[in-house]
Amino acid sequence: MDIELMLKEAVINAVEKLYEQTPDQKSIQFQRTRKDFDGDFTLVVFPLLRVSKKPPEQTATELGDYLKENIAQICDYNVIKGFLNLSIDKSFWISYLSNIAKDDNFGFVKNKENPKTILIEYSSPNTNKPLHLGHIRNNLLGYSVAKIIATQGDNVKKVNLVNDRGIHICKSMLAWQKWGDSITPEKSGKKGDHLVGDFYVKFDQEYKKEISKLVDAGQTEEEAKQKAPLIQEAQEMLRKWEAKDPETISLWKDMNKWVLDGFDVTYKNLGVDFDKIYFESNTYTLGKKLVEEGLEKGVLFKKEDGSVWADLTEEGLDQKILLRSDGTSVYMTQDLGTAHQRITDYNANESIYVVGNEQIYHFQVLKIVLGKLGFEWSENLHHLSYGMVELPEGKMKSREGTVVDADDLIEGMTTTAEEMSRELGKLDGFSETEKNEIVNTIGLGALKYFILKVDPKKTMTFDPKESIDFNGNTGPFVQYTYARIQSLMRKAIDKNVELPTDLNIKTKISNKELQLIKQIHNYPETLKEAAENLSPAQIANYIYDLVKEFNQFYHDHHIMSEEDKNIREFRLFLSKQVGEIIKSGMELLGINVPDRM
RNA sequence: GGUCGCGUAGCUCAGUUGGAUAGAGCAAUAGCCUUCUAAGCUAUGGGUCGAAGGUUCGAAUCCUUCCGCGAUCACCA
Repeated sequence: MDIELMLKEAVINAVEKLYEQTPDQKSIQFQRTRKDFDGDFTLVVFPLLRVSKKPPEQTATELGDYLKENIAQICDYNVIKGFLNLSIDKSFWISYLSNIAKDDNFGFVKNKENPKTILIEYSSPNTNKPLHLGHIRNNLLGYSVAKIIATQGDNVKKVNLVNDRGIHICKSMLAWQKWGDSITPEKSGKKGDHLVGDFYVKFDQEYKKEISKLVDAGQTEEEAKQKAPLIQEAQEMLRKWEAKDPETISLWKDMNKWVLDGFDVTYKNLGVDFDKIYFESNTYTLGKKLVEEGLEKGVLFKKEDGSVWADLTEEGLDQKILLRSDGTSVYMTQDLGTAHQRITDYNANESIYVVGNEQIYHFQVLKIVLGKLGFEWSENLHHLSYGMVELPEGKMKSREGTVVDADDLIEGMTTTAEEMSRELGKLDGFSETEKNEIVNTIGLGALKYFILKVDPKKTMTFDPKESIDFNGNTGPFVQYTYARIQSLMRKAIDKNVELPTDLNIKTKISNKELQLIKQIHNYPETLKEAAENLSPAQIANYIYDLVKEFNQFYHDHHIMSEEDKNIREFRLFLSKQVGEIIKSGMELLGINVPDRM
């Protein structure tokens, strides 16, 4: 049984025996003992004073005496103010370590009864320009959270909803028609998403020129924006697209393919993938039917001009349009439809949307409207809203060209990793293939860790200088520790040292070693909490603490050169387990670990 | 203006359901490689946890007000 559960029950028994009352669950508050005090677990006795009717110190001492007497694993205790610090026998910790080595996926929930099916949507790019730093945060979060949730024994499906239609897509298409001179990714040697992005920018430049011309000619800015010939042409193109005009559709297909092929490369380099990709061009008409049904049920209403609305004033929100007066869908309408469709496709219990925090309102409304339409699962829609990524000089602005391109960034990180590795002489003796692999692992690891270690909901600053610092709380630091451990393991094999299947529980271990085991013990709970909170950051912080502890241990202890066989085996065994957890945890962040670096 | 989020060391971030003396990294300074990878380890300095009230045995954490920053409130997506 789990040690903390056992302690909790023991305290309940103790209170019943000593004070002849049954305490409520809430008043049994255990926490891990802080490092500056002796002990492993701490019972906060304040909540129990009502039952004991005695001062904190006395209550703690009485409980401590009882527990030490009656619980075999408790070998000692001390009392500081109202805190009862309990020490668990070292033999317990050693056998704990021994046992987890037999566990294939330590910390993961296995064979869960009635596992849920959980959908997670992330990435969701527009096909008019390449991915940038903001998308990277989204993709890394989505991919990692999917893995983290899966550790709790549920089925997870990753979906991507590609926004491949609309006026913004037509802008790139129009610009290509006008100024593209039949260029293709092949002819230009450019990645398709970047090529199309260039035309999107070109459109915007030309459009602005037209606007200022019109403004100079005496029109208001509003008028000019609507009347500029380019925007009118783009709108005309959208109408043609919706009317399935063959020429427009053909161009749209070509250009979308260029972009999607480009995205595939970025996704691959980033190491993310999906179980299913939805396209808005297929789903944008969905939801209309749901809205019409809602109208019949009377949960939605129609205005005089024929537009359909949801009244959310009861929920403290405004009214929200769901169908335009001409009967066409808006963004919300199609999201109602896609939500319904994917839940049906997968027979899913929950749906998570990884979308930036600028859409909090949208998802609030989506949830409420689905509820009004009578879908019980609307309760199980979660918006994982993450904060924007800013640069040290402020927000990224495409107008000022400060947008950090995803492909450039990935390449830059790899290049930096290579330079640093070469300077440190770390790449000597590796083949070209090995070098590339190592450098890629490190560069990407630095980037991913840098982004994922921050609490998703917070706005974060991406400082390029800091992101390529490989010391301290960074991906390469964690990777380095892993590589060190693997080096130890190789050395053990070289010297024909075999690890025992069971550790000798009488081995003398140091405080640092004990701390390491306790940190290992926290892994399952960390996974659970990270899954509940949809937060890779909690895993990153956990691994960092583990790795820091390990490096201190590594510095202060001999491992292979330890003469006592029991101790040597214990230390190797401990190192191996730490390595396994580093690997497991980093994998949940989508980060690879190298055997050498 | 309404709603929501954020505010912790010079900078970037941690801080469990409210618990002990608020922690890391970077930057600065001083040490540690004839010994398992120095991308490491150790030490020093650095704080009115935005401000003021309140609840509590106990508040960075919960409540109220205020200040600052941001997002959002389209027949755009």
